[in-house]
This record gives sequence, structure tokens and C-alpha cells, in this order.
Amino acid sequence: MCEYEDLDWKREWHGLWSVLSCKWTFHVIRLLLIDDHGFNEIKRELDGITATMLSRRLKQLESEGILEREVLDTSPPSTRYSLTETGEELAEILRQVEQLRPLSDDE
Amino acid sequence: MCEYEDLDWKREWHGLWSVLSCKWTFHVIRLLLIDDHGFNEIKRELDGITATMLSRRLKQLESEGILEREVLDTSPPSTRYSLTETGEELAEILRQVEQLRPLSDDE
DNA sequence: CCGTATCCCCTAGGATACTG
DNA sequence: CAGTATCCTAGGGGATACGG
Repeated sequence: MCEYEDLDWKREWHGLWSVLSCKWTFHVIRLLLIDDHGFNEIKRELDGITATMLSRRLKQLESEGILEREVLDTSPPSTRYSLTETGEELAEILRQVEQLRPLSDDE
Repeated sequence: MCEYEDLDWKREWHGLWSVLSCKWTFHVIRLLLIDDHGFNEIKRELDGITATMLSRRLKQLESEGILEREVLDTSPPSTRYSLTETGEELAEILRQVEQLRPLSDDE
């Protein structure tokens, strides 16, 4: 349920989770938690991602209300992607998953 | 990175997340948060899952330290799957994702 | 700089059948 | 009841090429 907007991946029990489980999603959110970025800035930071994938993922995350896209009227036209408030809450939750100790050795 | 234990899906930046993003994982964890279950109990509750998939997922979650498998020495041999402490912590974190308001209408 | 349109490949998911 | 072994297929991921 990660590609092709015409499919109803949003219908899956919880739309948000569908996008979360897609590749790159976590990384994008993590990057935007640090600061807002332009399209190619993200692309450069996320080593290996293609423009196609990034574009798709950004659209989905936008439609889920996780991030916002703002087009700036500058001479070289630029776009800024930033987390919404919901997006920041989500990012914080995801950080908790990372903090989980994988296995309990002592206790 | 969800199937075939011989692949190094565990190497992906954070093994836990790899399993999390797989199908059924979330449902399994949620079910075990309620109570421990036997194999076929889980299978019955999770409508649509096949024994093959369930088996694979359970193994992975066990190897990630999310759940524990206990074989009981009963007449019809039975197995119990239950969340580890880490697993319960994880389940609580995941509940937060569900609680996230999808979009802010008012504010 | 900021994307989209196509096309292709690989693998996660599932169906089926079978074992302890 | 509690699984494993095979095989198939749909679709997510990526490469490439092109457009605003």
C-alpha cells in the first residue's frame, strides 16, 4: 500500500500506519524533525533514494497530514517541506521506538 | 525485509522497525497485549492470515525480543505466545500512534 | 532546482499441501 | 493443535528519461 495513489492504501485499517511502514518514511520524518528541507536537500541527505520515490512518499505524508509543502517564490524556485504539529508528535513517538532496548540482558 | 530468515533484513538500520513495518505485525502485538494466545487462537483472531505468515512473523518477533514462545506439555500439545517486557513497552508506544489525531480540524 | 511518467525486477505475501 | 515446504503473483521499489 505504498505506491500508486489510485489504490486505496489509505483504506487499510489505519492510513497512517500504511505510510509509516513504507520505505524511507521513517527517514524523511526524522530528517524533517531536525529542520525543514527542500526537495533536493532531502534527496541528498537520504542516500540512495530516487526522486520518484521521494516524490511519492512526500505526497502521501502530506495527505496524511504529517508534513506540509510550501512553495517559495524565489528566483530559483524552491519548495520547503516541514512537519506539521501532528508530524512532530509522530516523530517523537517514533523516537521512542528507537530508544527501546532490543533485548534485556540485565534485569 | 519481512520474509526469509536467511536474508539480512535484520541489518536494516534498525531490525525492530523492519519487522514492525511488515504486514500483521501490528495486529499480532495488539492481540498479545490483551492476553497471551496459542498459535491457532491468533490465527483465528487475525482474519485472513495464513499459518505460513503467522509462523514467520512470530519467529521474527521472537528473535527481536518482542514476544516469547512457551511450549506446554499438555495432552494436545499447545504453545503460548506472550509479549516480553520490551514487547509491552513497544505495544504501548504503538498505541500512541493510533491515538494521533489524523488531521487537525480545529486549532 | 523540482519534480512526473514509464517500465521492470524482486520479494513479501499468500495458497496449497503436508508433518509432528 | 502447531507448525513447515513449495511455488506463484501482485505491487512496492528503483532506473531512466523527460518536463516546469
